[in-house]
Amino acid sequence: MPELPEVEVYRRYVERHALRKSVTGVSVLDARILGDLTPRALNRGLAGRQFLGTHRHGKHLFVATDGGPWLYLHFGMSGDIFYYRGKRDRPRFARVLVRFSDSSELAYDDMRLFGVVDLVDDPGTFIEERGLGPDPLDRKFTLPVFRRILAGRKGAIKSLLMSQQIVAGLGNLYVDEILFRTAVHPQTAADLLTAADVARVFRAIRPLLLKMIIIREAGAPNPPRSLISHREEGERCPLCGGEIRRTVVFGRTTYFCGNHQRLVRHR
DNA sequence: CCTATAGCCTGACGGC
DNA sequence: TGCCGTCAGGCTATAG
Repeated sequence: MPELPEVEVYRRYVERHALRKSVTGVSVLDARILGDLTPRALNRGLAGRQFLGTHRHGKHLFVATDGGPWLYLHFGMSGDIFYYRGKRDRPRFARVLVRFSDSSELAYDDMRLFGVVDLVDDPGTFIEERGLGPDPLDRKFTLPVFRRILAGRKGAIKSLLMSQQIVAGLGNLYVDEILFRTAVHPQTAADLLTAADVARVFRAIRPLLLKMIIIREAGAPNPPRSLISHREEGERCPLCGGEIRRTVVFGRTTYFCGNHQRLVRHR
C-alpha cells in the first residue's frame, strides 16, 4: 500500500506522537519482519534512548535516536504504524512494539510481512548503498535532473517511474495516476517521449504527491476526477469519457484510459 | 540495459 | 457455510 504520501503521513505521525519519550524496551512479536537483525539487537539499539527526529526518503522512513542507531522502517504492501496507550488499541497484525516509559506504545503493524524493521547507522549511507534516486519532494529533484535520469533509457516509462533507483517513492498507484494525468501510455518507451511529455510528467509528480499527502492525512476520499477513483476495467474515464483498460506492465496491474493515453510506437 | 518470472506472506472477496 | 481461485498501492533474485 504505502507509497511516498502514505509514508510521509507516517513520518508526521511519528513526529507528533513518539519524539522525546524514553524507550523502555522493544517487543518483537514476529521476527520475520527484522531480516538479519535479532530481536535482542533491536532492543539493545533502542532501549534507554529517545527518538529525536525523522527523515524520509521515498518510501523509506528513518527515526533518529539520541546517540544510537536510526530506526529504519519500510512498509511493504501492508505496513502501518500506530501509537496508543491501552493495549486494547494494539493493532491486529502488530509485529514490533516500541514501549515508552509513560506506558504508551508505538506499534509497527504489517499483515503481509513484506515490510522491514531494522537499525541503520546513517540514512545517507543507506540511500547511497541502495542507489536510490532523488526524492521527488526534495529541492534537488528538478526538471534537468529528471531529464538526465531518463536520458538514454529505452524502457517502458511506467517501469522507470516504478524503479526506486530512478525516482524514490512512486509506486503502482501513483505512477498510473501520473501517466493518466499527462496522457502518456504506460508502455511508452522512454526514448519516444517528447521533451514536452517529459516536462509534463515531471510537473505532474510533485503536485499529485502533495495533494495526496493532504488527502491521506485528512482521511479524505480520493479525488473524484482521478484514475485512483476509477481503477476498474470498463469504468468511464472521468477526464474524457473513454474506457478504462487494464493490463500488466512491469509485472504489475496497470490501469489507463484507452482513449486519451495512446501508445506511441515510433516518432 | 531491459523484461519476465517466481517468491516472500496473509487476508479479503467473489463465485460456486 | 465452505472451498477455491484471484487479487492486493513492494521489492528482490534470477534467468534470458
